[in-house]
Amino acid sequence: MDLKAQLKQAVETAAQQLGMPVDAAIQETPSSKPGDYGTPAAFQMAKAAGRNPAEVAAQLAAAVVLPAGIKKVEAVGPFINFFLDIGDFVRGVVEKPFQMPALSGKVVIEHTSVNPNKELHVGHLRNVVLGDSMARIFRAAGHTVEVQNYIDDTGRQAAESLFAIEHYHRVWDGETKYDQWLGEGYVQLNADPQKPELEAGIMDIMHKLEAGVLRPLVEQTVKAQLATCFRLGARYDLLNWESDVVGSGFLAQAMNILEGSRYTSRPSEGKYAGAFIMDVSEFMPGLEEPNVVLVRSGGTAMYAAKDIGYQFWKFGLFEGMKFKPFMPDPEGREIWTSAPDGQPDDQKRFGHAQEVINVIDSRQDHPQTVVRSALGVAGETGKKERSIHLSYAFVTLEGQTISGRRGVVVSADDAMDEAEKRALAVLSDINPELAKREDAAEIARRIGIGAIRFAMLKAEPTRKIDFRWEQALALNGDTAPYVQYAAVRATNILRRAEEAGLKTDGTGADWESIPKIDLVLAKQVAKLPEVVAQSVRVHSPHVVAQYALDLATSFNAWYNAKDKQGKPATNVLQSEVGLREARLALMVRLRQAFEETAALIGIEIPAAM
RNA sequence: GCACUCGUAGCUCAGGUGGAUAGAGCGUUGGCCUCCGAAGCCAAAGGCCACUGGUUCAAGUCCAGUCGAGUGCACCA
Repeated sequence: MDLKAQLKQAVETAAQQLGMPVDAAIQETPSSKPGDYGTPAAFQMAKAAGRNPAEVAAQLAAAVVLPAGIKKVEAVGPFINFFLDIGDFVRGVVEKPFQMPALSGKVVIEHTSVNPNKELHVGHLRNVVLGDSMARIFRAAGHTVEVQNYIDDTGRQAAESLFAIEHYHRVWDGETKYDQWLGEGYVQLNADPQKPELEAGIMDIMHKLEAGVLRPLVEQTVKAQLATCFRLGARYDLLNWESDVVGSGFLAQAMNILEGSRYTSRPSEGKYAGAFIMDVSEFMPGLEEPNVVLVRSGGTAMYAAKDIGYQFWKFGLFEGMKFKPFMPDPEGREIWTSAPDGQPDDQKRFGHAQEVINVIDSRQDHPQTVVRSALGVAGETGKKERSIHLSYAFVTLEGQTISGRRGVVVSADDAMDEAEKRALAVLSDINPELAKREDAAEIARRIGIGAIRFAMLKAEPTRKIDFRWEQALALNGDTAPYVQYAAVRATNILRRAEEAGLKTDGTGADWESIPKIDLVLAKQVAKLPEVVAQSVRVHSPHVVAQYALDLATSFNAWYNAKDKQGKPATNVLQSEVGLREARLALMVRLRQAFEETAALIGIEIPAAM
């Protein structure tokens, strides 16, 4: 049990003994107040007992039994505050491994899911980075995670790009990135005044796509798009193709399940006569029109019905899709794909999620709520609650709406190129020696990609992002390089210590000599597991990004601290023997915290900066 | 019209289950490299937390309403 939980219990036990039971909240004290942790529990107790809060607080402070690691307790007005034993606490932080929240269960996270007709643009970056970071965080929290990427291979966009190849007799030079080359045809077609007359040809391609005969071309596009995602650091377990979802009969199976619900019907008269409809008013209150059409009166299915079937499958409500290996990812792990010629999933390896997270633009809020409601209609209320839409606001580019059709975009690859270029330029400017090293390009890559990822997830997903070069690729302030720089500084201290032959594993440490200023840093390090737990709870990585900044800020402030004479107060290597060893051990722990925190949001720490 | 999301410093944003004097970054101004790297640190200035009312010992946080911004509301995909 962690310290806060122990404090909570200690306070509640004491309150119970005083005859004023309470649910005590333990919080960190503001930095200007005495103590490390405190509770306002006396407010509630005093209220219930009709007494003065300060008196109750004094009485409570006298009654509470201090857990190990707490040195003293003090009533401060109506609050009671606890004081940590500094040496004990720092030693505990250094010696105990992180206790990540012990969650379990399989989580399916779907992200990326871009149309296979064009290269990714900067707007797509947000989706990929959000989804990939969630996958990393959920894994760290103990969940089994399966990352799925939906390939809409029967859509109109894919058809138009492929149509453009034959219509304009386009030939790929084998060098241009394939998805980018394909997208050029798409833009050309949509700028073509003759386009309305080409409808028959486009429809022909759509039929061929549905029949699966153009799949090799789409696969080539998907591979080119995945190269961009890999470069960003994203990884996948499974690609699900729309043609396979349709071909596996999910639609019929889902409609079978819904058929039995009291919320669905086939009206014989009125405006929905002959259609199969679902009343979602109980799940989506306040709608003007409570009914959603699933199957048209002509017998054809609506798009929403297909989405519902797919979501049902993710939760394991039925089987039917076949799978085979697709390609290895950069680490050599196999990515699987749905395929008509694949093997049935006898081991129930894919899907069967306890929780499903779909990373989708907030413009899909309404349809996603319908999909979620369908689980309620099917009587699966538990699964409905664990059907999460990670909804994020769209990205604009320098204030302009991004339009793939018109082609006025910056591609994701261009953004990454530019980010790495800027990082290298800064490197050459402020650290010319480093820029000459062999790994300079790798350092610039980590900084550039880190900067982009961080810019995409430091704010809440509901915030609109305007992608501006100056902001997204900034290398100081609230950025990944700020965090990376702090981590590199910690590494440098450790490198120097090793050169001097000093022990960094805590041997020879005098924990009692640690001053209060180091405690602040150690407390920050100790927060990581709580941060992970909160990120999982709110389904957003921005919590982790903000924590990474806090950690770096705490360390930088500590690193630069001066004593009253204006001399450095925390120089590790020049600290007294004993304190020096304790601080070196703390640096090892801090460095590890930086690595782990950054890894949660897909950011790598460079070897040097 | 209805639904959803949002409104915190000049700009961009943080502010777990309501608690102590609302915090960062950018920008502005002024300091800090004979001592582990200045992509850093310290300080100053800048706030009726959109507005009104309510609940509470306690509201940026919860509730209702108003105003403002964005998005979505087809037997389309």
